[in-house]
Amino acid sequence: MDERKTLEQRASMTEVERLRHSASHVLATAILRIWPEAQFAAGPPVENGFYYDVDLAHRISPDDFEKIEAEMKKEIKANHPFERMEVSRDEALEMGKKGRLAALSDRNEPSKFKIDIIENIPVDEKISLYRDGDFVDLCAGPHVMRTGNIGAFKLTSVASAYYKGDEKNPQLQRVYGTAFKTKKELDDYFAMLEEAKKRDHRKLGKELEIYVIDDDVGPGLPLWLPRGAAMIEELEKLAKETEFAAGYQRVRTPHIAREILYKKSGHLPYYADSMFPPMELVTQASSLSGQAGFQPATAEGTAGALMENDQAGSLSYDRYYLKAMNCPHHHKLFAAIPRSYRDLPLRLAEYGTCYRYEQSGELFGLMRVRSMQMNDAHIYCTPEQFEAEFNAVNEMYLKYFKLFGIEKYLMRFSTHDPTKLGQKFVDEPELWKQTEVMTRNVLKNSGVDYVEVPNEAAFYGPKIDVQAWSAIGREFSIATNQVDFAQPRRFNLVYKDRDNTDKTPLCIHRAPLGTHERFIGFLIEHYAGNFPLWLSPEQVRILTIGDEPALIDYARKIHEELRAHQVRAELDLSTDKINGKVQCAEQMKVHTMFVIGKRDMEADAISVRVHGKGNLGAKPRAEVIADILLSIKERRP
RNA sequence: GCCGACGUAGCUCAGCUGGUAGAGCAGCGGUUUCGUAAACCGCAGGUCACGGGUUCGAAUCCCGUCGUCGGCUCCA
Repeated sequence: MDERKTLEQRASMTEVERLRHSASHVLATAILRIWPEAQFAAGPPVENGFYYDVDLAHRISPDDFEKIEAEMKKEIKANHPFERMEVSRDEALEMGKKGRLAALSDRNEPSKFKIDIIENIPVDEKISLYRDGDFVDLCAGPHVMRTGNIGAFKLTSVASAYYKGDEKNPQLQRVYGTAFKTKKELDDYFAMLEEAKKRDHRKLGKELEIYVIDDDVGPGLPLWLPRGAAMIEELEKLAKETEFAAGYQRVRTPHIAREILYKKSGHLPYYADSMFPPMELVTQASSLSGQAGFQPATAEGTAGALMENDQAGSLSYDRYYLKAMNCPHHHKLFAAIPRSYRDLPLRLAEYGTCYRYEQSGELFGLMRVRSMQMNDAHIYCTPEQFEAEFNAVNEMYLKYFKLFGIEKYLMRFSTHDPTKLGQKFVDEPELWKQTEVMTRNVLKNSGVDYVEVPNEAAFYGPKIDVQAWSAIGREFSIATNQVDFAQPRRFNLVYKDRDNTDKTPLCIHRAPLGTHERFIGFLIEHYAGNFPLWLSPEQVRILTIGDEPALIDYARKIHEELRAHQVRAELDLSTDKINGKVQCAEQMKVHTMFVIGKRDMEADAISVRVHGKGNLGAKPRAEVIADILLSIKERRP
């Protein structure tokens, strides 16, 4: 039990929330009519509906919904009033013992979850029951006046949930439903869900041939098809241009590293669970040949046994991890060369590939994966430079958001909790204070929307996470910007300052475009697959009408001209009718179609059709191509 | 990871209570020569996720494994 809803929050429940909360009582009533032994836990309204958690030997399946809904309709038709009753704690417990809470009558088994809930209600708070018809439930309300006020409802799914969200508690069945005041609103809601399904990046990702996830390659390990890879190339080009202009230098680092690196960085053992298990390597020094041979040791037992031999001097043993983050590698690059204050700020950028062993149940399309390429960079700077650097990063974010037309976003500024210094957060009270003040100033001065979240900083410093919402309302944490004053010290990173002393730099971790995986997943939903020209996997498709040789030559010439300018153009010379070719290109959401017939050839023109805009008519060839090139160059929306 | 549902051709899906698979699209081969969202004919395509079991017989029933999806934060 974390926080209970306050009475004020309850009082401010909207009408639709009351209605849904009432619907959950009716749901419980219906379940009891069918399975009188059901034990109920919590049944609140939620964002898009309501649920009730129930403990029941029968496994409720969607096949049962019709039966349950029929019982619910009877209760609604009966139009029972919701009556509120205030009772003493003892009275409530007494009823609970008789199984009368969340029940239609007294029962043999006590209402165990309700009794537990009563015992957790603060002593100074009143206890109330609600009755509608035979059903009585422990409930603080509020409700609608009568069951008949519940307009249109539908059960939507059943899932499991731990009691109080704690995996040590028993699992309950959570029956979900939604309810609205009118049938029309309910229908609109389901229509909206249907629309959202069409934009789902997993569906579009497959249809538009952007990526696949293959069982044999592994869960959470997306493979990028040429169309997806083209988009990635564009994003990288954008990042490289932007970062070059902002004074970043590019570096490259391997995908694996020895265990010691992550021990130094402090990521092990805290992050071990979210890293792939290490590769064990055993080096055998052969005294005969004097050469070393490798043999992988897979089982822990083998490694252990070999380590004993190691002490005899003939074997040595090591572990390599797939990298889960790039920072330790970049810190090593900082350390590789003696640094002067004149070198700072030093900005090292890399689209680094990282691997994280996310729990199987957490994997989700491109949003939650196990291999990812991060738009990563680390900025090493002096405390004096920090504010300007952090601000520049922030401005880079805003520039990207503008380019992609991302309007709904929120910056979450996570700070430390001073009482947890030395435990959850590194024990540097002054540095925390300083960097948080500086970060807050940057946010305030830039005028962006942000919320401050105490106690959620990284262990090494305050951070900003950017949440954005795709067009279907799915929330994405797409970017991150973190301050780090701990790792540079752990790695003994120093620069020689003006006064000839060694000082430790601050480090800013930043990834404005997040990872390719999540960012492209976001863009697919954001644009519904209708990407701007510069980002489109297939920018232009040339469709010929007829196949006379002169016409084919003309189409080929245009195709070559586009390709010579690095435009992703394809040529459709198939024998389909023009309607068929247009349909095919439209379905793949090809940005621009050049429809070429005899008329165009004779006028040295191109008939242009743009996805979503239809036929724009014929224009001179040179003009059309110049416009395409300019649109790509300017990254027009 | 846990609970539940699901897994049939490249894709979308059909296949009733067990009698060893079917459509449309895509693909391939022809025919068609066409002006902005699907021309016509034919062919080919499947160890019904994988592994066990029950049965005379399994896509179908049972068990296990893998994978996908929905949940697991919002407490009366």
